[in-house]
Amino acid sequence: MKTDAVRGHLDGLLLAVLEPGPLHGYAIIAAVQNRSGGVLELRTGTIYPALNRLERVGLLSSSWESAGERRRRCYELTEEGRRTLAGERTAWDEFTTAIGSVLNPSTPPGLPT
Amino acid sequence: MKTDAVRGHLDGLLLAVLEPGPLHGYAIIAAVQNRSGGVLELRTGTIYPALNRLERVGLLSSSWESAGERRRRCYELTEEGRRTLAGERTAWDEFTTAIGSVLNPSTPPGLPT
DNA sequence: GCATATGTGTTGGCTGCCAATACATACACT
DNA sequence: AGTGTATGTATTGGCAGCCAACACATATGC
Repeated sequence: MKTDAVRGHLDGLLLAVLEPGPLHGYAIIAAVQNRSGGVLELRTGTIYPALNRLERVGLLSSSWESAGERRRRCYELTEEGRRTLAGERTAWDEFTTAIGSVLNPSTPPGLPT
Repeated sequence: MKTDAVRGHLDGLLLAVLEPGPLHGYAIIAAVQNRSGGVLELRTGTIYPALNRLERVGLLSSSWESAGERRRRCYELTEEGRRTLAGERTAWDEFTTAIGSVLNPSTPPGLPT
């Protein structure tokens, strides 16, 4: 996977992995990697600024937690975040349909062969 | 469709619309727009530099044509370009699979409910 | 002691698409 | 003759946004 691959789709990825429940930054990286089959490897320089931005605009909320002696910042979806996630999924479908139909023009249904 | 949407996938789009036969720049814009259902509207500032680059690296070849008194620069795929197009399609599939599986995690087949 | 894993965070830079701009020819209409 | 619109090629500057590199801290194993 070429670098810069997630450009323009990062917000959707972050919101999506937080849908099942709150996660902290490090776990978010792991979750994206797992759910993508190991293909998507986000860096901290990618997600931390993004998480801050998403919280600032009200799509996420965060809280500090202590696991043993370790501090973690846990992010979770707000209601607004859930709505935005739905919109991101729609946008993704439109995007893939548009690019896909240029890249692989479908044979019009009903044509022979 | 948000601006900057095709970032990272432009080369594939250009190669794909040239697959059926040679086209000139203006027609390429129209072809992408048509095949995407009107969604993708590329600008000249987007495609001309890209076409030049693709020719420079040997994926396209170009020739001036005269339609009536008008001059047009027609681009066509090279053999290398066709091979690259196949690669772009594979990369596109991997990309959409990766992002898609994060955005919409599939219930693993065979699991009860 | 040193490496490795876990954990949060910042900064600079680069890639690459786009908006704006410029210019030319052809044709229709007034 | 002038104006508008469609067709056609091309360049330049800007900037959004992701990433590499870096910095720092705690815990555990060898």
